[in-house]
Amino acid sequence: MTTQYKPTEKELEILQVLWTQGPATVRAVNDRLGKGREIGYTTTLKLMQIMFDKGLVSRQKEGKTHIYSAEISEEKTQNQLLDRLLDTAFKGSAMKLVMQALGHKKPSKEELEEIRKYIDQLEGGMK
Amino acid sequence: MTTQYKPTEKELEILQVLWTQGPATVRAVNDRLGKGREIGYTTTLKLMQIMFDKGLVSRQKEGKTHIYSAEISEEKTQNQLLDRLLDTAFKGSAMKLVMQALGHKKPSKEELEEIRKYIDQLEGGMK
DNA sequence: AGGTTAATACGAAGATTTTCGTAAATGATC
DNA sequence: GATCATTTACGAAAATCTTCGTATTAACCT
Repeated sequence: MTTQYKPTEKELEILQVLWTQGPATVRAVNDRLGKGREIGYTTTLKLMQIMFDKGLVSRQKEGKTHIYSAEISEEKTQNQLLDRLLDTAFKGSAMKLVMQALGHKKPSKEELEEIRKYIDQLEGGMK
Repeated sequence: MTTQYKPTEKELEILQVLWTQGPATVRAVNDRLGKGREIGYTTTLKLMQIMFDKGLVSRQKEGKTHIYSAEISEEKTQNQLLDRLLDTAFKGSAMKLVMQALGHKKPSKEELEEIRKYIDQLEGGMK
């Protein structure tokens, strides 16, 4: 397992778009990003070029434009950021993090039920 | 609820020390930080001065030194970072985050039990 | 009081991340 | 093939974060 690169804030935003939309052009990504605050086209372009150099995304020429695809998986990245948050802010206590997430975000009864099932499953596999 | 300031990486490390040790001098914090890699005293000093300017910590003169205390609570900060992670990486799905944390970090049976109890409690309060 | 030691204040360099302007390249259109 | 619109490439400024060197200040000790 290679030591994975840690995306910056903006890089993560771009990855989000690519994960949800699938492969996309710079133009498409930029449009999607600009929902909150406007951001220059060349800014997004530059970011995506850097991400390409870093191997975070791949790209494929289509006519005169490039189609970019995420090269790191959403789940892996989530896990990595989770680990990071755990280390830096929760002193490694996954339980504390889970409890705070549950308490703070108020999941629905159905969601709680699903989590309960998941816990059952985890316990089942450990006795 | 005030829009809370987002601590940087190093600031968070310093807050960690203050949260676990309680109020401390720059020297003490720096010693504690230097467990992994050495870091210059004046570096830590500068960071803590900046944090003071930002209101992240308070300080009190004791002889010729300053005693610094965390001014933002550990729990609030954790929650804020959690929210942030949720938004930026988990698209707001607290459940997904919880499930990944549980699956990935392999809590003990006792911890799972505790979480289960907590879920019971949450469900109890919502019917 | 003078000298020593340790802390603070200040400024600035270095590193990283984010932003964008300008120029060059590439297709599309007439 | 000249023009136009859009994209890419490149470089560099702006912003933020991290680091530390140097000077100043403050207590302490003979």
